[in-house]
Amino acid sequence: MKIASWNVNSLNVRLPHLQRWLDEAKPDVVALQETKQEDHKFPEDALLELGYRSMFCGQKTYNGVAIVSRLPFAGECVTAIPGFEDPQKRVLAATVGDLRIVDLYVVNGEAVGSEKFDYKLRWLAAVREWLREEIAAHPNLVVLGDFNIAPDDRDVFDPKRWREKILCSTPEREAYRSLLDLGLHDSFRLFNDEAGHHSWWDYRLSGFERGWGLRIDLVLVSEALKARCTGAGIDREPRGWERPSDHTPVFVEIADA
DNA sequence: ATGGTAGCACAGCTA
Repeated sequence: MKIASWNVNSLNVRLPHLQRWLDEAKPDVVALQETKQEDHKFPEDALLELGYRSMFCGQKTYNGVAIVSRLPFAGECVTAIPGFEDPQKRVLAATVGDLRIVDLYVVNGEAVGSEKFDYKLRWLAAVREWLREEIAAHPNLVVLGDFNIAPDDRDVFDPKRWREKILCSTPEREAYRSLLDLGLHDSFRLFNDEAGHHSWWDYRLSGFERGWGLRIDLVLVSEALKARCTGAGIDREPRGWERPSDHTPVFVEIADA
């Protein structure tokens, strides 16, 4: 099973890219973030034509998540963090085969110390408590998405410039750590410990052309799935296509049980 | 130290 995550930054604009990538990369499951469209506008039929069914939880203009899968969905789907009041559509959990998939679009946080930063930390704390339940109920858990956190300095093109800045600050990294402490592993780091692998490049200052990127799109796997992980990676290609998202797809390969 | 681009929507917010 190839399981991927991609922040498409508007599915209205990026549907052709998604279609092309599904055709070329042939993932089994893709978790999308920043679809920025209401559910009645989701391109369900266009994706069905490629053999993918969809679950989605969107809103106009901002946020929005979806899970697209070649295999049928089973079991219960979750579209909000239980017990956490939040009008923003940022989470979606579904079951595909023997895998529980949790798609997260983590709050960006704007700047360290801002109101949005406080929301980011509260949101992450609520997610952690929710994931604690999910992992207990579903040992084969994949938690993936746009984390808006670079786990450590290897994931940042210029750590000095980003030191204690948003996406890299100690409180954010500690919140991320506390998710791993539930028994989750960064699949990319099971196979690669080098610096310089990125998944997001700012549109501003031509970040992609200059190699100014961060690795903030992650695929976490539970202890049970760690043993079944056969590979993980980042597909930089779509970031070079015309009118790209600022993020590129990341993925993991999981062997059948 | 600041700014820069992209999307949505048509001013200003979010990233």
